[in-house]
Amino acid sequence: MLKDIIAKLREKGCKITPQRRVIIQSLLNFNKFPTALELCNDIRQTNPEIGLDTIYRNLNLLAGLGIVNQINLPGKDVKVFELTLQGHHHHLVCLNCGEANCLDYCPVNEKELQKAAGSEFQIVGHALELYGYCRKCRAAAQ
Amino acid sequence: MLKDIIAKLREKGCKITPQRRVIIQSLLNFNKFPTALELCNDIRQTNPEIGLDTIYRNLNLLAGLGIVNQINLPGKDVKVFELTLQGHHHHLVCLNCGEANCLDYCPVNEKELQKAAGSEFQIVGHALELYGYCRKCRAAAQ
DNA sequence: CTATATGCAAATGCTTTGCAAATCC
DNA sequence: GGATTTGCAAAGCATTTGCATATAG
Repeated sequence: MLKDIIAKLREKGCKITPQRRVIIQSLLNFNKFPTALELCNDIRQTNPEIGLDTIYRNLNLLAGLGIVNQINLPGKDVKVFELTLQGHHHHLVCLNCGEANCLDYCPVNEKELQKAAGSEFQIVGHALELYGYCRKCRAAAQ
Repeated sequence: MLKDIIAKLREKGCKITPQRRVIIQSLLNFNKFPTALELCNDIRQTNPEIGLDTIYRNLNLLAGLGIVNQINLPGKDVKVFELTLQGHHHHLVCLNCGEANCLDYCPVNEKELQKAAGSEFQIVGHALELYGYCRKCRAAAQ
């Protein structure tokens, strides 16, 4: 995984710095979609001198190459980042804690939608977010 | 329309100020989803002394009452606001200019999705955004 | 050796907040 | 008249940028 991403970066003429390695490794390790700051805090446990701006610069670089996705959660004004290793999928977003999980199921038929949208607008993709409550938050609210 | 919203505000114990009236009226007039700043500029043509902070405060108030929706467009980091007069619908978002239009069609079956999501997560709603290119932007790119 | 990347600090841009004066009811 | 709302100015916060130094290849 790390190798593949490094290879892609090299292919694009980017230099492979230790910071890049740890950023990608940390993204791979996270079991949720982190914000830039969460990523930074995680990385600083082993690399205390990394700059938050370096994280941002590299997340933007990776986003430009299509290696990470930026998702904005409703209400929150921070972006969270996910690696785009998996194929097309959607997100279950908890309205209480804001955490997002993947749902590997897509009920959307773009051909059918294109018909509904008419010829004025050309559909090239879509995002479906499911809102609700995760087990933890339901238990807390009980 | 204006009347209905004013009535709802009154019902909640909110005072009806001239600023509130013009904010709602301006939202009603817009033929796209404005940002807080666009709304402010529009209103200042007739009410030059209104403060941008008043706009924000009232948009947040209206959002809390469910009278407006906040939508974040992908890539952009500003929020746009829409009145929730219409029923459930989705958005056609142009990846070039960022404008959003409504699509009064919903292919999403929440029962079916709930089955796919399993019992851990309780779905209460969803948002579907269709990405693509509007006529204008397709013509410009040609 | 040279272009690219990093860290620092400062800047940016959107949004929120504290406060005194104004105003709705 | 009393609570709410406004406008102003300042603060907040996530993110970006300029620049000198360090570093990958």
